[in-house]
Amino acid sequence: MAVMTRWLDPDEQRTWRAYLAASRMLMDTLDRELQREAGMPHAYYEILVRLSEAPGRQLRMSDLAEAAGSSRSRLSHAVARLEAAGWVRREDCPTDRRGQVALLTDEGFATLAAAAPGHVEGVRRHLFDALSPAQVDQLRRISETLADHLRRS
Amino acid sequence: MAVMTRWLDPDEQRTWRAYLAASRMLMDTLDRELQREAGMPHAYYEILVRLSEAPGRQLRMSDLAEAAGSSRSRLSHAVARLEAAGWVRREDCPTDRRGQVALLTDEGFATLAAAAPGHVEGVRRHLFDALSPAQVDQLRRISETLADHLRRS
DNA sequence: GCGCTTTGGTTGAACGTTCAACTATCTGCG
DNA sequence: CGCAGATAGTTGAACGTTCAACCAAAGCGC
Repeated sequence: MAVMTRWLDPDEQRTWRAYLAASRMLMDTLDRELQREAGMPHAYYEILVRLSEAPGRQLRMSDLAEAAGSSRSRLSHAVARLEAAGWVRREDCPTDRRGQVALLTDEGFATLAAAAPGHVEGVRRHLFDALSPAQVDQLRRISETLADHLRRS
Repeated sequence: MAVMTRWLDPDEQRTWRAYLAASRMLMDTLDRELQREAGMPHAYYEILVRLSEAPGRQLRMSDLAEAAGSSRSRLSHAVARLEAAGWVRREDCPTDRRGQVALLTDEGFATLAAAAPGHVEGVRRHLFDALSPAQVDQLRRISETLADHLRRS
């Protein structure tokens, strides 16, 4: 028997479309700014951030993929480019001969340090400046709930 | 003189990262589902939706780009593919000889109708089911505020 | 009506992502 | 030990997006 589709009511429809439009515009804007000012897309910036926060500024490829919310394949390609740019280096993992360790070079760190203020300013201007403190709090709870929900599914 | 960067405080940091993770996972999931079940990415689905809602199921390329939140170039490429799939047709605009009108074919409409229930179910499962009614309301207000803010900047 | 700018749209190259296939190593189990 | 999976990571092709360059038609000022 056919299962009835649970269509969106007008309010949900409106919510969904507003969410789509807002998150698309936000990401497009930040991506463009980062590309212009730092010469890399947001996904690459995030890889550098995660590496910079790791002990010894290095992470196993899998852990880095996990941290940056990326697929293994995507990360492989991305690190190949970051390596070509001189921002990341790859080394063999000493404890697992299948493994690779990605590590942030000094040059990569410097590039990140140079890009960070502009990017943070963008996040603030385009996101936080538009919202009240209460809304920021709501957005945090909603996002955490959602991230949890999606991870478990 | 150097302007001080307005860094994110720990709460903002947490909000931003949760938002990033949640929206990335949500979009990745919906995109993958749509690709699997309907053979098209979410951006293409949205183009078909906008066309299906337009009078006569047709829109000028520019208006369609605006409606679908896409660049002109992206839309050109996308419509070329959608046309090759037989879901959209392009015609010359009668009132402006520079212009093109994209129109949804019957086949495109049928494909959309077939894909819609599954996609809507996905949006419900992955987004709305995780949130309380109050949170849905908050998300709508936040998104509308944000979309407004971004459009004006 | 004649140039100038603007608008509508396309194109190709470079880039980033996805997907499936593949290699190599590791782990568990009989 | 020996072998069947599982895990780590890479690769290439196909695809979608971006960016800048481009053409054609429209609007505008004179």
